[in-house]
This record gives sequence, structure tokens and C-alpha cells, in this order.
Amino acid sequence: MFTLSRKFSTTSIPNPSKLLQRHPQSTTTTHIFIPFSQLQQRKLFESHLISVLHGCTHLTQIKQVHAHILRKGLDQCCYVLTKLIRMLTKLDVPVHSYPRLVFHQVKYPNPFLWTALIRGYATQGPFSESVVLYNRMRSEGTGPVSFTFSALFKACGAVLDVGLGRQVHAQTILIGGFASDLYVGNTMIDMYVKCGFLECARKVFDEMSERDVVSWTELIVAYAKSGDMDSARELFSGLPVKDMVAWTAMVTGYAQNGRPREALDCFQRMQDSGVKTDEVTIVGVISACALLGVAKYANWVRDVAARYGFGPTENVVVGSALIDMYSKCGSVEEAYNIFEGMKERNVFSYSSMIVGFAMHGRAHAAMQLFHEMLKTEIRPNKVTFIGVLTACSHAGLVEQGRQLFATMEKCFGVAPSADHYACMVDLLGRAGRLEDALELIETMPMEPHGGVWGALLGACRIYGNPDIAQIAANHLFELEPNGIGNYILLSNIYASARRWDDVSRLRILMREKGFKKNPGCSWVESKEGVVHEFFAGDMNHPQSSEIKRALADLLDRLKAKGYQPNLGSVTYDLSDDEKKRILMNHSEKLALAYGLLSSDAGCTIKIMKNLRICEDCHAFMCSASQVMGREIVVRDNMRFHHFSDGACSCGNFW
DNA sequence: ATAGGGTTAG
Repeated sequence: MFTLSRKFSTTSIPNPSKLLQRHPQSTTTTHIFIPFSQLQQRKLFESHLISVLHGCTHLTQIKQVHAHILRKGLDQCCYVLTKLIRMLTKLDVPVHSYPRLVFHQVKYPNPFLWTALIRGYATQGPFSESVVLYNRMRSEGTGPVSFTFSALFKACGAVLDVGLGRQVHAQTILIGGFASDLYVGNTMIDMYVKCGFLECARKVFDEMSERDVVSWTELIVAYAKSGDMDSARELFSGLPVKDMVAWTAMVTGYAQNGRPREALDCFQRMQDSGVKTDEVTIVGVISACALLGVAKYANWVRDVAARYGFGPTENVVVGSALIDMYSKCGSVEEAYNIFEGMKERNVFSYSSMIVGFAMHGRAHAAMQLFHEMLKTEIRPNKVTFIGVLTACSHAGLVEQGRQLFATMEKCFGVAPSADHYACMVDLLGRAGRLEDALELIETMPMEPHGGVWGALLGACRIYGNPDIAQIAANHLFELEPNGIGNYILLSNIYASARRWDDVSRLRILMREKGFKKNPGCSWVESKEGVVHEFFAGDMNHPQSSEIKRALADLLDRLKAKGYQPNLGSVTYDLSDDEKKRILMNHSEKLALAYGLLSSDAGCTIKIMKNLRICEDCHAFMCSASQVMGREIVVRDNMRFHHFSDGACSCGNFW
């Protein structure tokens, strides 16, 4: 419990309202002689109160200080009361209650006291009240200060009302002096960015007479978030003094835009320039490593984080980022180790772990963790439901998924979004209930987006239904005119149905549109930690002939165990022998052969692929895991497949 | 007073 220090509580403080009285109607202040020592004492007392208020962490403490303020006759002292209101709103005390009362007890509030209240509303809402108060303050003849505008811009940013923001902007120019204020300019930039008016923000920035690193960073982040890393980099390179926050914005920006190599380069340059690193920087680097998906980098960044003292036990955000990273680097076990070791967990940690399990086909683990989470006070959010629904869909748990979907709003207040509908379409579609899936789409309360139709199209591929596929594809071509994957998927479905005319029609269409098929590519890490890359039919590897021989041997052994090439996986109208040759040239098979050649017996082989693994390769991997007695992990563009003992973790759903 | 952070489906 805190107490006021004895020094001040025993000193008798003159009543300030008696010392300095100001008649409301008079413009001149009535000066009363105040002994200098007393004045000084009062100033000291006020600043003491300010610092005591600053240290308050509970409402009861603030109430005690308030009582003390009243006892000492400072009930009209705007300076101290401003701080009081600020602390109250900081502790989330509703502005409308206690803070507003404090304000109304002051007869002649100064601009700072007005602003404290305006700011309170700008933080908590109702945001329009900020503007109402500003107008009242002006009509009562009180002039604004720069904080007043910052609070107003904050309110405009909160309601994304750029119209109002422009009016406030006009006020700053009209009243004079404020438009060139550094702080006002910075909050104005923030407001325009929040409202999505990047070019207005840039204009404010360009016209500011004085800028600091905050102004620059605000814009850099805005460019990064809009996906324009080139502008962000250009701005950053012109920034005279780059601090930790600005560097971090760049590292994170690269990571958020799927450019992990540049993120890591940037982090390297940041360290070279001698700027400090904190946990926010580390989180950016971790998400860059998650994109790389390579175990080597995962372990490296974990060590870096530990060296700086930001481990998963100390920081939830670092921990959650590490969970996601390890899941994406192929190691759910390690992800779960991190999860288990965390002191504090929140909805991010749980959701990341659930999504991680789902990604690796561990539906049971995902569901179990979800139910564990429900026993805590952490509430699931929309991402958590995405995780459990995809887990259900990969495990074919149709009824369980339906139940979750039906209750998510009623029991947890999470309204299903189009993304959740996409999960449900996926769930029904994978279970072969294509008509049910189509019906669900037709009853959606919102417009179905590409993900929804894409899920249906994917299901049509599994079950070879060209008619429903056509419906889905027509919507997709409209929604995603540049999505080459949809054209390829549809053409594959036609090929499986042996509708070669439709296949060639699509192929011509694709050529007209100037689409180029993304070449399939797989990569595998050798035991020395070198990443080897293989394209389909690639014979450029120095050990190419050995790889070819190993693959042929493997094929013979698999055939002896009953493996048959799946000719339906080839979508060209070719002879069976040609088809077999093409299948054996798939990049993931080359990568597997190299992995077998270059690794020690008993080691797991981890292969990564940029496209979805085909059915033939999937069956091939299953069989190979059994025949060779090796665990094989393949990460395709969608998820992880753990092949072991002739079976895959995805349960043939992918 | 103002700037940088983690999870999302085909």
C-alpha cells in the first residue's frame, strides 16, 4: 500500500484558490502577493502529486490521492487534475463516470484539462464525444493546445472517419501554428494511414517543416503494410538516424510480405550498424525463419532469441511466434515443447499450436488441445476455429466439425466468416459430399469468396467431378482472374475424366491469358546442411546419374510390394509409357532419391515442395517409407505429410 | 503525448 511521503503530508499547504483568484469575467488576473517561498512550496507539492499519481496502478490508490488533493484545497488545480484524469483513463475507468465528474467540479478548466477528457473519449469512445467536447471548449472561449489536436486525430483514426479528420486538419491550419507542430503532424500522418489515405499521409509528411524518426517510421510501416516494400525501402534509406524501431519495421515488413531472405539481410545490417535488438525485432526475425521453413534457421533464431534473453518462457509473443515457426519448419514436436514450456499462454499460443497440429494432420491432438483451452479462461477466436475446423476436415470428422460450426456463434460469440464457410465446404467436400457443400455455399449469408469456391474445386479434384468443378471454376475465374492454379486444377479434373477436348480448350485459354505454369520444384537438406534443389526432369545435379539409378532401384522394390504408378496423375494425353516416365521425373521423387543417398540410415528425410504433391508421389512416398524403413516428411504448399510405415499423417486427405 | 510484434482457409 502506498502513502504520501511524510514531508508533504505534515506540511501545511496554503489554499491555492485563495492565493491566486481569477474572476471569470475579468480578463486580468487579480494578483495577490504570494510569498515566494510559499509559491515554490506549492509547485513542489504539485509536482510531487503528479509523480505519485504517475506511480498509481490501482483505482483505490488514485482515489486516495484525489481525497488528499481535495483536503489540501487543490480541487481547482487543473495541472494536477489533468494528470488524475489521464491516469484514470489509462486504467480504463470509463471517462463518462469518474473522470467526467472530476472535470465538472472545476469551474474554469484550462485547455489541458479539456484535452485530458477529449483524449479519454478518443481512447475509449464514444469517439464523437471528443468532437462535441472540442466544440464546447471552443465556444467557451478556450483555445486548443497541440495535444487537443492529437486527441482529435486519434478519435478520427479510431472511427476511420477521414472526412472528420480533414476538418480537424483544416482547424490546425486555421487556428495557426499547429499545422507545423511536429507532434500534431505525426498524429495526423497516423490518422490518414489508419483511414487508408496513404497519399494524404505522404503529403503531410512532405510538407512538415520538421520531422523526426517517428514520422518516418509511421510512413515506412504504412508502405510495408500496403505491400509496397520498394517505397518503404526508399524512405528508409533516406532516414538520417535509423533507430531500433525503424529497423524493426523494415525487418518485419519484409517478413510480412513473404520476403524472408531480405528480412534476414536487414536484420544483419541492423546488427552491423550497432543498434540494439529487442523482443519485437526478434519476433520479426522468427516469422522470417518460419517462411524459410528450414530447421537450420529455426534453431539459429531460437539461439539468437535466447542469447538476448527473450525466450518463450519469458515472453508470450516470442513463444507464439516460435510455435508457429517450428510447426512450419516441420517439427510439431518442437513446437509443442515450446508450448508446454511457456509460463504464460494466450489465444495466440493456443491457436498457433492448434493450427500447427492441424497442418501436420494431428487432428486428434488439435481437438484435445482445443478442449483443454476451453477449460482455461482464454476464449477461442476466429483463428482458433479455423484451426479446429481444418483439423476436423483433414481427419474426416464431419459431424464434429458441423457441431463446432453450429455452436461457434451461440457458445463463443464468434460469428462464422466466409473463411469458416470455406473450412466447412472443405470438410464436406473432402468427405465426398459435394452436393451438400454446394448447397452450403448457396445458403451463405455473405458473398462466397475465392477460398470457398476453391475448397469446392479442390474437393472436385479428389472425387473427379467435372460438372460441379465447372460451376466452382466459373466463379473462381471471375473472382480471381489471375489465379493460374484454378485453371490448372480444372484442367487436371478434365484430364482425369479423360475430357481431352476440354483440357486443350483450357490450355489455349491459358496461353491467351499469358499464364506460365509454375515449374514444380522440391528441395531437400543434405546432412552437411546444404539445400539441394530439384526441378521436374532435372538432370543438372552433379550426382544426377546416381540419383537416377537409386530411383530406378527404389521403383523396382516398391513395385515388388505392390506399388503401381498412378497414370491418372498425368494430365497430358500421352501413351502409358510416356506417363510413367513423366511420373518418375517429378521433383519430389528426385529429392527423395537424393535424400536417401545423402543421409544416414534412420534419419528422417525432409522434403519441401512449392506445389501440391500429386497422388502418385503421395502413394510412392507412403510405400517408400515402409520399404526403406524411413520416416519421410514432405511439406508441400499446403501442409505437412508425415510418411511412416506405409501410411501418411494426412490420412489421404489433402 | 506520437512509431515497430505472434495465429487464418483452397
